[in-house]
Amino acid sequence: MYTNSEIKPRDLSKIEKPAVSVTVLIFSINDGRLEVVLINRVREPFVGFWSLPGDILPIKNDLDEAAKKILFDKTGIKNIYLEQLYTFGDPKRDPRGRVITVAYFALLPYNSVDLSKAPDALHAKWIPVKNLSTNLAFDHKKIIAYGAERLKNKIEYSNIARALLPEKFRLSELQKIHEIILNTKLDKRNFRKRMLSMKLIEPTKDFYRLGNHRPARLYKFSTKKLVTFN
Amino acid sequence: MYTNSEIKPRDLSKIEKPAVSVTVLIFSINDGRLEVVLINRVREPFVGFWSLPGDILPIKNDLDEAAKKILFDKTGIKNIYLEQLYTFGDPKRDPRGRVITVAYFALLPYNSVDLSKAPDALHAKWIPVKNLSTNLAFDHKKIIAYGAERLKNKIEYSNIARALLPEKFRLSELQKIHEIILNTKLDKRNFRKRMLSMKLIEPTKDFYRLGNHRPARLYKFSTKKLVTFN
DNA sequence: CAGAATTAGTGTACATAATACACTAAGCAT
DNA sequence: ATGCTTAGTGTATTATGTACACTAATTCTG
Repeated sequence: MYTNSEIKPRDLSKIEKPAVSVTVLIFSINDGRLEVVLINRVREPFVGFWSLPGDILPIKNDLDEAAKKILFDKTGIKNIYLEQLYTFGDPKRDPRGRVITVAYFALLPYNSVDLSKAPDALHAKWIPVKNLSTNLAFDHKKIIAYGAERLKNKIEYSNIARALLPEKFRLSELQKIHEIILNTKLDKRNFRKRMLSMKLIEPTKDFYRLGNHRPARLYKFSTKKLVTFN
Repeated sequence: MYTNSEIKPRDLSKIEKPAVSVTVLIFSINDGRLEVVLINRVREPFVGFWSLPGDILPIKNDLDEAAKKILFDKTGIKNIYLEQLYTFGDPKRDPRGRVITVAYFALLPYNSVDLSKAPDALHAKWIPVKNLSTNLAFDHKKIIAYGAERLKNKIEYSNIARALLPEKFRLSELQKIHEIILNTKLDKRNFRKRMLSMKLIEPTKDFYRLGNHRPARLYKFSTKKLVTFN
């Protein structure tokens, strides 16, 4: 019923393959704004344009591993929250030819990294998402917009904010992060009530004592794992 | 500051490329169960195993286009709801070599397709998700589990169910779909109240008159576009 | 044609969650 | 001691979610 040729495996060496890259969107909160790490390109195409850190997928690496590796190689950042975002495959997204990219999305506390010590320090920089030029390399503008949207959707119904904060933090810091990401002002009492009723955070015995005002109690997330509701 | 070689574009023809495929998860509701279209493999690897429809990404197609094309070529299905699900890239997922797959997720009303007329009719079949053998080809078991989870998360806060129903439907049908996907029993009055208050559906003037019982009013979704809350 | 069988359709009381809103507390600087 | 700054708290109202049981309209059967 089937010819012999049909049951043999398809020869993968004979098909035309696209290049595959991994792109990492690194978000943090600084100076009251959502910022993203961009790299000023020194290579064609898009020399001089800002772009997201990314690289060709190493042939033996899993996608998640590759994302971690790129993150580390370009920024020196290690051990942070990473999740797969989306795969972008417009045939025209790269002028060199067919390159599909698997985008990842990372979060970290702003002070936990020093980009000036990054391997690609001369070219890597934090840029506020709201100030982005429309002329980013490739389709990176679209990727950033997609990631910012994901963050917005996730912050209210998960403990994802833990990845943007130090171990211990003030409720006012947590609130500020929500306000920036959601781009809205929240009521202090209602915010606190909600956060505590969700049981994702708990008070510690420590206080934050800087500034000429009453010290603030420090809280921590109850778990380091990602928890999502709905 | 930079050598000439650094500013030239990287030569994409010299890198080692993984193969890229597109896999489509086609869900529907039948006989009170969530079912998925599987294809019995006639080629190595995994001859005789059930697998999701999929194929190598045609080098000139966008990912979405490729998913549509695969769907049509293997099942004859056209014009249905499709969304990108996730990209699976475990280096060992395909015994032939490195193949990463971009998985898509499709929904359609069970009666809108006749698999016996599909191009791959001899090998394509609807299989209830709960009855799946653990021995599916590749990592397809994992892909199906991931897709079922996505469906579960989406059904309560979007109008995605419209893709599983005909144009006009009974509220009892809609409720049944929710119950199957969420794997729970819902209260009829509360369900109706909620559905109507969300303003995603509206009554039509038509009734469903089959069976020895009171006719049921038919409803329709207010919009054909995907709407998601939070 | 009366009664049984079947699915459709409806309302109310209660509990929980979301919102609006303003003052007191604790520390530091002068 | 006073003023400045951020931390911290409660209550009333509204909206949303949940629990729960009977009547309505049709077909089938005897």
